[in-house]
Amino acid sequence: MSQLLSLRDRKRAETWAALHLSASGTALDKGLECVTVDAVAADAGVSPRTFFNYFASKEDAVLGLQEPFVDESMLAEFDVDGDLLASVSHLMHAVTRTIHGSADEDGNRCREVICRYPQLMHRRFQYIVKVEQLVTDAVAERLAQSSRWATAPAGNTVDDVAKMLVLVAGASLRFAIQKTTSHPTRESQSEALDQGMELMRNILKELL
Amino acid sequence: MSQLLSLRDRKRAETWAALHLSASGTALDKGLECVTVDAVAADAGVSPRTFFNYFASKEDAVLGLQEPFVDESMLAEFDVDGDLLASVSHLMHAVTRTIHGSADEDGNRCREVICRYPQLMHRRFQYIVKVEQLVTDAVAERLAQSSRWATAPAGNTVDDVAKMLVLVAGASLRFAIQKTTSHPTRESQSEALDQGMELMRNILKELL
DNA sequence: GTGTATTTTTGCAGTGACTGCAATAATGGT
DNA sequence: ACCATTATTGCAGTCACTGCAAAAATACAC
Repeated sequence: MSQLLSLRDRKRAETWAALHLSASGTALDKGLECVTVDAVAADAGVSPRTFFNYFASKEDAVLGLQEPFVDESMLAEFDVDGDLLASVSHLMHAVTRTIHGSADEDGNRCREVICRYPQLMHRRFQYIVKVEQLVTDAVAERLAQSSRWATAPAGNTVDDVAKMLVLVAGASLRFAIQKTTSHPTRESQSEALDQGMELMRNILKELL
Repeated sequence: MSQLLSLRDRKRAETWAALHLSASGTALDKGLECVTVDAVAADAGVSPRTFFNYFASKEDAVLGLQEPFVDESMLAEFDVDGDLLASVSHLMHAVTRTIHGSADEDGNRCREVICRYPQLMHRRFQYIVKVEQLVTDAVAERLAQSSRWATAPAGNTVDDVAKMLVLVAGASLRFAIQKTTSHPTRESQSEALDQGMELMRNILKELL
């Protein structure tokens, strides 16, 4: 039983990785303008048409983006009555990591590419928005069951609260992303996330 | 002296408006898939090639996006020692309004289009990021001159503080945008902004 | 006005992303 | 070995977008 995955799934994963590696590698070695669908497909040993069975766009291949999802295990450490901001922020971070094939080395490679070609950051933020939506739903569900948050302040719904919570917590995630991608060989993203969280707290304590 | 603008500039503004109107109008009337560069250009009475003298992309024409800028008059009401979050949030809102030709009617039209075609939201958020950068620079400059903020907490720079401030304040802007575009015929955006600000405060007071 | 410099428009020809479709091949299950 | 399902491929086509150089429009000085 050496096969946790079927032949099909294994091949699929291989092809995916080959395309992503070729795309990101070519971007770093020869420049983003040399990354064409035809070239990448040829490099990965598949037909150009097949490329689009794996990625919706050229950029997605370079960044190795996958559909984000929220997992049971991520929700496990989510505590409505504890440090909510931190909980939400870490949940977002966890979900964010699902959109990469993201071995750590691959994550660094992607950050380098984004640093060299900031246009790509847009696509990344696009995905953050998707993550926000996913997390917002999950958070709203938890809040609704909480005694403290089941009723929202003023004329707002629980969904509003969840949305806002995610947006605020998202600030520290964006902060971390911007920091780590502007200095690609810097500390890890989760460290930057905590640093951002700390900074946010300091500022907000001063302001409220 | 009926000409505040030269002939050239007037014609330019007219062509810009014609292209934008045609693009957004066609999107609403016949669907976004019918909005092609050729059709829009023909409708506005210019050559297809000229289209790209005015807009970098089809989406930009539909949304009527222009390069954002931060104006002296916007900075006038910015008070470093007052309600910083509100100040920053309003500054961002002001800058955001510069990216539309944005007569109010036009703003509503755009919101409708985005509501029908959520893919376009991405482009809008892309611009919000640009706005964030502009505002961050402006805010950082002001902070540096302030006695209270000139020295940042912990191992952070003034730029970090400005960045985080903009990201947090930006949360209420994003909140407002998402609210007003999901219910296009709702209250004005600045009302939604204030509501978001209020909600954020309530939540944060509870959390800190 | 006339002439000249500058800006804008335009046509052309090309590249490359992306799509739908229908045929073919590969895989999974029986 | 057979069939159902799914993946790959080629083809033909649409359309966004670009660089370049010619032509037209506008501004400006005289």
